[in-house]
Amino acid sequence: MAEETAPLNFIEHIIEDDLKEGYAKSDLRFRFPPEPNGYLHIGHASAICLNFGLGLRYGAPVNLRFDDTNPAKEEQQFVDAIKRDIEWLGFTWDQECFASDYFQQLYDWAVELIKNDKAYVDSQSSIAIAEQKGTPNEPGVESPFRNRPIAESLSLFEQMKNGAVGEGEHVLRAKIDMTSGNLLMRDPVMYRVLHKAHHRTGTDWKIFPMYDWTHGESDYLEQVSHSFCTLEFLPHRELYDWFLDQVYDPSKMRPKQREFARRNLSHTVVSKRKLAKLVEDGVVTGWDDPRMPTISGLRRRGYTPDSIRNFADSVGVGKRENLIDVSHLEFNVREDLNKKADRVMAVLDPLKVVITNYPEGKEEWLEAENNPGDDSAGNREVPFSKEIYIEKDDFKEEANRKFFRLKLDGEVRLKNAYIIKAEKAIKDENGEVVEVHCTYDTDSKSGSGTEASLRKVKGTLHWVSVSHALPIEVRLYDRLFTDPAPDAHKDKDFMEFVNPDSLQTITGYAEPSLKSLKTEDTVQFQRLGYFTVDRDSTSSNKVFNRTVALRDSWAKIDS
RNA sequence: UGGCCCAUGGUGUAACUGGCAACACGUCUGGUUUUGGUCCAGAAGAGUCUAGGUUCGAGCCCUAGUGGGCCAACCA
Repeated sequence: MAEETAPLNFIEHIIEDDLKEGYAKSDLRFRFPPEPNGYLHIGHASAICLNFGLGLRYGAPVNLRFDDTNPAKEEQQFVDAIKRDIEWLGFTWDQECFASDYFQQLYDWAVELIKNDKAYVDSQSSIAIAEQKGTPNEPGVESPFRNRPIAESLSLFEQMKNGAVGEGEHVLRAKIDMTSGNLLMRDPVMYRVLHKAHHRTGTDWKIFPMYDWTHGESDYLEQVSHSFCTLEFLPHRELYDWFLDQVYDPSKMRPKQREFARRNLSHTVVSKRKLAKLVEDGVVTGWDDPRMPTISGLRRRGYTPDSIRNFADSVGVGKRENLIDVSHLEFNVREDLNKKADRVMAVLDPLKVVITNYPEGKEEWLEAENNPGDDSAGNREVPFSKEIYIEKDDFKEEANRKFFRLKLDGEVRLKNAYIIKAEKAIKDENGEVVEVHCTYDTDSKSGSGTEASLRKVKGTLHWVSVSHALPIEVRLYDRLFTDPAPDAHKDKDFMEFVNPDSLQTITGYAEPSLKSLKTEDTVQFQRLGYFTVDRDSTSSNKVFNRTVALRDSWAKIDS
């Protein structure tokens, strides 16, 4: 019977309603239509997950269509990067399409429109056209060329196409209604002349169709059933439908545009212009800097495809303004990595501990579980010896009861190893503790069955053997912006909110097993967070990006 | 000062054609734990922007107001 189904979002309701009203499931087709003018970012990821998610849910094909109608901005390298990023997210598209594939069809249709007196060539400057457009409150005025003979428009349009016309001299406009309350309906430009090489059509075309004249017709040509876009395109819907009216064959599927609210992430900017500024000003090292909200940046940071997809799904879609706190994203990253990442030990702020009753020169290789939640992850061995490093803040000469870590005269377990007791703190001339002398309980070895004779210790510390330690470079990242909505301030520039401490590079020590990790491998450094091997690593110098810190509830105890 | 869209706990979304406001994150508490993470159990937190109206009954419908967003690129 009726199984328990997850509640539908409003986009799914639209589709369900259409299904009830006669759409066949086999009629469904969606599309993701990026313009290849930059790198995909977390905002695109939402749209990708939405469209491809619908495809998965309804068993419908999803096209990847490049909206490449502006040769001034678009490049092949972006086409390649976009494809790589979508694939990395784990989605498979049906057809790979380009708006530029439809240039001829679009042109033929445009000629039809001129013949039907639905379009005309305007020979005014863009400034004049803009002035005649009117305002939301005042109607526009008609162009003096609006009623020029059809034959004249036809011939001019052909000259535009043939390259006989310079940029800006003429445009093709749809003949709709200069008094419409919707500014977009006031004789919108359909074609402009651009003498620039297009990354796919080269110099074949000198005229390029505008977005509105391209998008709906592309949807129609591909027989896309539902064309989902963000809310700012809502006023375009009327035009989308008008253009479709001009070419629509009732025996075919008629696509519909529907709009959803774009999802904004706190402490993040996403506009291409602003991201470019961060790169240009050297705030970040590039488009794939681990602090960037680009897909490539997130990947390098160590975010997994699953975490991004789960995030997008769990956040849902709506129609209202929103600002999603990054903690939602970080939750999804931790949730995924918690299952997948092996637990290993590293010390980032070392304090030397000498175990005075441990034999000089002795070493033991102790068994360690890779992932306590996943038996299949197996075990490994970590070396133990007389001198080890622990975190500096894991030792205090004296501390209150809430401090579960090492203090003088107190006991603590070394993860995977023995229980030790702090006997003496060695200080330098400034009174700074530089070394701690401890004794260990020989009967407390992990997994030996003789643990502690049932003696419980509250704390467990991670550690690294000094003589076996692998030096590592670690990059700790914080939010790039100090303000939740850096670009929402009318009086301030978003650059004023750049967090000067968004990157901290430190060196530390890790257990030797990490030597074999490869780029993009992620591990959990016990208590410190999830860390991913950066592609900057060399064989002698491992570099880790902190993907995300652990949820930590004891930080306040320290202060 | 025109038109259109939107308004539900701190955040993001639910609530099928009106029927005791749900889920996730976050927060807090307790338990387990060889890390205070994970896991488990539980709690607090909105009466749905405001004012009217329709109705036995309104977050859902109507009206007005308030607040926010979008719209005047030969960008997408």
